[in-house]
Amino acid sequence: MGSIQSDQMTIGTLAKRAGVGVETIRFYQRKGLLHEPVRQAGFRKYSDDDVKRIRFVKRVQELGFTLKDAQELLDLQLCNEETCPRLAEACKDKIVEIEQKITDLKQMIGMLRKFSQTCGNHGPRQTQCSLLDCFENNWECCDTSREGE
Amino acid sequence: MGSIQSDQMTIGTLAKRAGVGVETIRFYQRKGLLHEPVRQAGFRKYSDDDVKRIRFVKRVQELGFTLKDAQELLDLQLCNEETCPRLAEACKDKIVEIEQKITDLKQMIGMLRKFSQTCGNHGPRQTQCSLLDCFENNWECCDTSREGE
DNA sequence: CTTGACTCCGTACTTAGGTACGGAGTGTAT
DNA sequence: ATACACTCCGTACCTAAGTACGGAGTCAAG
Repeated sequence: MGSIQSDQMTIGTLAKRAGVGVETIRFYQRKGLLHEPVRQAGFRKYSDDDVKRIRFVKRVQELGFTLKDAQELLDLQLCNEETCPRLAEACKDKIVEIEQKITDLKQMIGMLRKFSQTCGNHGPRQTQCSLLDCFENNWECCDTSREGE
Repeated sequence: MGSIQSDQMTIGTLAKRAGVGVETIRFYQRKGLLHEPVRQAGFRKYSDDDVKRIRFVKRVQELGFTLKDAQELLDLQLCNEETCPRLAEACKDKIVEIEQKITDLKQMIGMLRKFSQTCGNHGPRQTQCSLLDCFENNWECCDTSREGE
């Protein structure tokens, strides 16, 4: 059957599978996001787990978090006797943080929606809505009932 | 009413009112986020509007957008005959983008919540949940025998 | 055994988003 | 009118997150 485990790949293969550059992997290693890999005649040998790890990091990053955040999240896996309660706490903090972000983003959507309606409908006319005023008013803006000025 | 318009302030006052450093304001100006201010004996004179502008930028940034994004949003105010339809379109794109972000963040919260429960409850025990596996499974993770959501 | 692809390493460069420096001019309170 | 704070400007520096370079070693095929 499969003589070679697909579980052993070089840095180039890992890069391709994870969708990043080779240099990025070296960089992540320096940063501690990837643990020191096994070496074979000096060449780094990686496993499928590393593919997951990198993809996870990239996803987390897309969501607006830093590499440091990503690392913290990865560290949650190291949950053990000592760290567990502290990590559970950190987890909850992260949740609150994200929830706040969602609330803010929703407000922003509301504002943009109203804005694009006004903007799109009025056509040639200057819109009556100032984004800055919206913002000052806690994103509540563009009262749509002022069509005929 | 007021004899002196509070509408005229120096860069230092603006910085204080907007909660940023003086250098940041100069930087924003270079980047075009703030228009060239009126000068009085070489000194920049700013208005209340600039305070709003900067606070807006900082807020938008907190939500995970770049200065370039912030500028685009500020540009929406320049809505006129020519740009209006295009901007309304850009607005809608931004909405879709943000909605996707919210969806992702919600999934992440779900995952973190499960994780912190497992982690917190098990105490000494290693959690059964791997963040990486969660991720691979579209954030659906941990004991699937969950209480209905 | 040679060739070409791949890898090694350290170092330097890049972009975004600021911060800090330093010598000069200006405005104001005493 | 003399401190002293504030502002001017350009330049240099900083962190984050990579990206590129270049000379060397290694591996696999022909």
